[in-house]
Amino acid sequence: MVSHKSKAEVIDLLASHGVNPTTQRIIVMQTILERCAHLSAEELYQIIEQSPGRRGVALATVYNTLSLFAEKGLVREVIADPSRVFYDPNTSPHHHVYNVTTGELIDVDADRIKVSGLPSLPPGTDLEGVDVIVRVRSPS
Amino acid sequence: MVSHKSKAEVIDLLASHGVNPTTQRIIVMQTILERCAHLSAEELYQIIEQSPGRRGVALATVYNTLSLFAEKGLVREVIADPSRVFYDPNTSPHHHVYNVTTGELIDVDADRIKVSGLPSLPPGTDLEGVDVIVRVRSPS
DNA sequence: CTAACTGCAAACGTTTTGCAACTTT
DNA sequence: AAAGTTGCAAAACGTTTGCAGTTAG
Repeated sequence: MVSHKSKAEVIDLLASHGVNPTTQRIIVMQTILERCAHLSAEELYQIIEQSPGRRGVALATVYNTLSLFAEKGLVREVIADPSRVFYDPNTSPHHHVYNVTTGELIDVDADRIKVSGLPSLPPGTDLEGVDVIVRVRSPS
Repeated sequence: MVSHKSKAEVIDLLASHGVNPTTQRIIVMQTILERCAHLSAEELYQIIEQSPGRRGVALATVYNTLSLFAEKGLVREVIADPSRVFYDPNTSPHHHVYNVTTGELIDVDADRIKVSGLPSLPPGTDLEGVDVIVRVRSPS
């Protein structure tokens, strides 16, 4: 499912989620879809900066744009490492394997992992999601 | 299971995990055990600073000490919020409910939640743990 | 023309680090 | 004395913010 979407498709995708498709937002979305990986804002910024024809997106704009995408459901924030937030273009329900030694993050389909016996939610709260992170270590 | 351990018990606990029981480490461990809650290093520092008879632990020492405790298995790091790490004195297997609105973190016994169908680990890696975080939101 | 968006730099909060001083044996 | 530990201040890190300037409908 490596999406190699055209610019027009990216514009539609943004628009369909209520996001005004500006030049910079299109660049950010195209880049994260192409890589189809778990990238931090900083990493994504570096990639964009080195892509010919895509320069001219400020680091702050990358942060703001990814944050907006997450809010609008276009990407998912993955909180696995205290030092950085990963952004995941895969928005279907799934979980992660995180290698604490290498920083590598791998998707696991949600229908592979079953979570049962969830507690009743605290009164007055709505469920936002269930994150499962399998932490592994590469022995040194 | 609210542990109100004596100083001698805390010293034994540290020593049994290979941690040299210095004055500051004893204070940090006593404080986190007493509160028996999920505290960030900063919060723990504030509490220690305001406890009579326990002043004199620098913020950097609190960070370093908690990090050491986590490494030695005396506390658990909980990564639920990108902006801060929580430290949990409950080291038995369990999971968490995290209220993204209030920042409140609640323990859930591991035997209540069942996780099945875990993927086989990537070659050359050892399992470190499985974290389940149920994210809830308080509607505004 | 106007509203929305971006770039930049500066601010922010958390965490780490360098190093001299201080314990403890 | 030697080894380990601490406090402090400063640095580092990822991230957010304020605002002037730009872009797009």
